[in-house]
Amino acid sequence: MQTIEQVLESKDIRVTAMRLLIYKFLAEKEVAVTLSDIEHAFVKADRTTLYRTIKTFEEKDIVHQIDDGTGITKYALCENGCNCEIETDLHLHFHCNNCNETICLTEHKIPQIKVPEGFVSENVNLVVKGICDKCSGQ
Amino acid sequence: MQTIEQVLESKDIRVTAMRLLIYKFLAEKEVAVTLSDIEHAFVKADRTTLYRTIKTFEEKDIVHQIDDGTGITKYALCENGCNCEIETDLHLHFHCNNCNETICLTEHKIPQIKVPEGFVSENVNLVVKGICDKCSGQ
DNA sequence: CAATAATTGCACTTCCATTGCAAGTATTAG
DNA sequence: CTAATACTTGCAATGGAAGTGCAATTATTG
Repeated sequence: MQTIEQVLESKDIRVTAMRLLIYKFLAEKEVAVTLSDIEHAFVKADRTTLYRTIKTFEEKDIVHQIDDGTGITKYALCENGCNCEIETDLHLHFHCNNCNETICLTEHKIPQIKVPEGFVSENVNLVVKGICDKCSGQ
Repeated sequence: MQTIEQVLESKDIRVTAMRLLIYKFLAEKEVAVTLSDIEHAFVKADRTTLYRTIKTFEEKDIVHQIDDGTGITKYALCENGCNCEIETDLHLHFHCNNCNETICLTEHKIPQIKVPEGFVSENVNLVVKGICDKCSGQ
């Protein structure tokens, strides 16, 4: 098990207090978060810093962006099984219409999608919407 | 073949000049359009009117909204084969990374997606990104 | 320790989506 | 036909999210 410091360093990201905190925040959340989620969690920090931290994480492939159709970009840590830098490794996301949370279903790979003649598929975004286990259960 | 007037009336939408024009515009376009596309096509009309017209069309199920991941909502007429009011009728959308256009692949139905135990799937949004036939071909 | 590079915070800006209100236009009842 | 009512349109303004420039601070390297 690597420390967060090691993870960051291995990706050429300088270790700062801010980045450690944000990484930890993302790691603790099991759902994808918006920028304003992070903002609310770190009221002392500046919006821009949070924004740029996430962007850095994204560039260095330790976070991936999720477009769940709510219109607001969400982010989640790339971990165990998520190799989102590889175009062909695509997992799907589930958005709960009840609690409004979005989670990565990392084990669920997206089936091969056929596109018409002349079209070249480079990337697939698949979001399933419905009721999540927590909300449907009881 | 119904006239546009008949289409609108059958959906309980009052026929106005504005609505006929916007419907015609959407019908002529074979790609999904953004609000500002419409805005540029109808510079004389007010943004709000265009916005509300599209929203009315959407409510009455003659237009469906597409979230292609560009961050800007696009709209397309529901026609021949698109029954988007029925949750189970889901076609996919193709977004071209080159020309930035998004089209409905109405004939291409989304395969059944399995979700984990406890999750209830109500809706699926699938956007394939890549190069469209016009851009890839010649 | 000095020079350099990266990070953070502040102040803006832009863009899209959305709403309130007033004016105009169409529809319906009397 | 006219008055009352409902719907539509345009204007103005708001809010939220994303993104950028610049200065100040902090870290890194020689």
